[in-house]
Amino acid sequence: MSGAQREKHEVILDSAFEIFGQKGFYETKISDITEHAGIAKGTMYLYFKSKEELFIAVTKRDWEKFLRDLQFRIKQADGLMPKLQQVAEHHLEYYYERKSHGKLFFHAPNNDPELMRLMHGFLTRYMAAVKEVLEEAGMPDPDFYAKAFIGMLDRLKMDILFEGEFTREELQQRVEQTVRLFMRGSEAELS
Amino acid sequence: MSGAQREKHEVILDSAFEIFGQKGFYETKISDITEHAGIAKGTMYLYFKSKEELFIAVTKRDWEKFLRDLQFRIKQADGLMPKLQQVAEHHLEYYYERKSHGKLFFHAPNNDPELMRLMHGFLTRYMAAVKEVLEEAGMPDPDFYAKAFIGMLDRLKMDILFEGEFTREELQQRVEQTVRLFMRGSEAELS
Amino acid sequence: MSGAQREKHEVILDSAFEIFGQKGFYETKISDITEHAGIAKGTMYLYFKSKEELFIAVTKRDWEKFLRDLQFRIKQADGLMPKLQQVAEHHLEYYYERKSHGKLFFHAPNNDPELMRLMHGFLTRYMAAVKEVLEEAGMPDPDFYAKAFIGMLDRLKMDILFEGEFTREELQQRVEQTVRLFMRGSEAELS
Amino acid sequence: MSGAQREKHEVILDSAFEIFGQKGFYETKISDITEHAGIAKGTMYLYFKSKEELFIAVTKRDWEKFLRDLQFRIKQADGLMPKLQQVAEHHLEYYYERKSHGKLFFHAPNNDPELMRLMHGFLTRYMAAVKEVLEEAGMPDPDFYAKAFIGMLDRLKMDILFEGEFTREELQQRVEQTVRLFMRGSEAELS
DNA sequence: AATGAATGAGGCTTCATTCAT
DNA sequence: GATGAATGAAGCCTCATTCAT
Repeated sequence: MSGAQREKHEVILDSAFEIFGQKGFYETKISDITEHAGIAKGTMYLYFKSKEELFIAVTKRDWEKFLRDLQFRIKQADGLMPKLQQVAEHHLEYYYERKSHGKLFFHAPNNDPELMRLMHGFLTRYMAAVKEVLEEAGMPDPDFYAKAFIGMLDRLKMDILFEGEFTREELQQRVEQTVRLFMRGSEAELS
Repeated sequence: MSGAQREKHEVILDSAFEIFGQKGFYETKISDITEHAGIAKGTMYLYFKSKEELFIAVTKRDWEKFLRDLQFRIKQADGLMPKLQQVAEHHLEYYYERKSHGKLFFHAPNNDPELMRLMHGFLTRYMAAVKEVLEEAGMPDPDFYAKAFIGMLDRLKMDILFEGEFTREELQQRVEQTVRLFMRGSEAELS
Repeated sequence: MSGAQREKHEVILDSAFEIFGQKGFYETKISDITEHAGIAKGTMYLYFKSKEELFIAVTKRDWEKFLRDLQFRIKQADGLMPKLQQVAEHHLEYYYERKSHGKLFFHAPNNDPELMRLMHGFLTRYMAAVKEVLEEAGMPDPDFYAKAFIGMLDRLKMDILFEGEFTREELQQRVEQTVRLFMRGSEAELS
Repeated sequence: MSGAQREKHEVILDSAFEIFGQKGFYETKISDITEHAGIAKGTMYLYFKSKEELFIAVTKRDWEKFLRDLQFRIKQADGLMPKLQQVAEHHLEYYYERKSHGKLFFHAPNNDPELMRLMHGFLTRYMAAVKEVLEEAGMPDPDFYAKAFIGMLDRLKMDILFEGEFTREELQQRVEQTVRLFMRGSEAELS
């Protein structure tokens, strides 16, 4: 693939990311994407076999970056708590930056086995990365704890995606609260 | 609405719940639903204005029941931990019973403002119910804690929906783990 | 299928016969057919699964009638020569009546195995019917002679299909010439 | 046109003959042909104005050769029967060599007046050549007899094109049978 | 001359919705 | 109320052709 082609490949992916993110898979027309990219409808089919495949490519690229950045952040930090803080920050910032792409996460094509496999693979790799952090710290049942931690973060993403007025400061506060809750619990009196 | 009518109304909702749950909104045809219900396609339009409205009605009925049952369970239990246990159990059992309806939760129609409002309202009511439990126990920042708790549960639902071999015993174990984590944290050495 | 439906089924077949016959499979649009039939485009798909299937149905109906009429004519006639005359007349009249449907015979969809099987079956049945006539008369190698006879007729159909000014009288003359040639040869001096 | 150009012109025609022959006009893509020829898609348009024109050129080249070879064979032979034998042999061998190119003869582009004129011209020239042979032998109504003779041959080609196991020996046998039938008739008892 | 990326018109098919019975 | 045949808008995708390099 030549330089120019690679570029167009990226242009299409960028455009698809944008439009799929705003409208979701089913409500997006190929022509929406190509018009936004400033190319002809047929051109998309030179780079991707179908609408489904384009969606998969968009998802893949986004997730790969997510995992790559996550690994980098985890490596940078030292100690359990700083590492968890990095995970939390990364998770929430990821959605923060994609505030206007909420549909990407909720409206994927159904019944597409390749996409299903892909998604499952990414979730597994994400969990494995967190689990490793917990294992290193000698935590028991790291599988369960990794899921719970990610779960908390994932619920909080909803506020970010759907509340317009979320600030970076609030985001930082959530990160700290989440890590603290995860480490020490809600500190409620047992009753 | 006469008795017979009410019944047909329910029959359609049952059928729609079934099919939407299996295929998601976009991949479901009206004819799938009406055939499964044993009625003619046109009949559906006597009871619901459109496919979207039917989906909304299905969602509404399911959520209302979810919240009603939740309230009942919370009222039955006494004390913070038993109440949280009820919440956790209810959340996970709900998905456990809907194992084969995963698509219902992931493939709603896009860009339908009414559905968006509805979903937001249900999530808010769910959170409010949990928040109330935490407030009663004098927990600070109950808003955040409620979200985190629900988040943990919601992540765990994924295992239930997508892992075929999940048993009720494992479910119970998750409930207890989650509540303990929430109350006391992961008890990791601070590092 | 109700009476009205059967009728529409026939209306579509008639229209398809007309248009396919004039333009051939590939140059015919579904909308050509449905407009000519005075129905909506989608209606065709209530009666036939695809353009290919419609073409096959048209072909089938036409050939079945051809073979049915052939059998009837053969049965009516008595003796080898009268029977052969009936065959020749039937063959040429068939094309005479379809003067304006030449494309039907030349532009079927490629690579459609079902159509291929169908066509082969019809040709075989046609040949078998002629062969039977020859066998009854005690002719040796009836297989070869049946093919040769049909071949002569089939070549003559070209004149009918593509020469505008062909009359019924000429047709009758061809019938007689063909049968005579077939029976007695060209009577050329052997050289 | 330089030597190299002439060569590429031929390469394209060869490739087109191959692919059109296998798939027919409509199911053949320009890219099928150019890929098979090892050239770029655009290159074809340097030598031929359109897909239709390429098809016409392929047909023309093939028919011209057919008629040239026919004339040569007829000239070589002496006497009516030997000449007819040459015609029959040529006709059947032509298709025998094109066993795998059946689609060429059945799926030409519709509605192309130039092709129609061309085909008609070739058929006329073919018939004229045979007619001349018959006229020389003093046969009456040579027009009709020429058509009938070609018709018999043309029907027999079907066996060659569609029966996989046809041998050269069988071909020779058919040639002789056909000529004998044509000369002396089926020798059936008149009934 | 040769290339092959880009174009965009056009066709098949689907399916939510309507409405005459 | 119930039916289901009919509608037709809409979208995915193909592929002959062009043209800048």
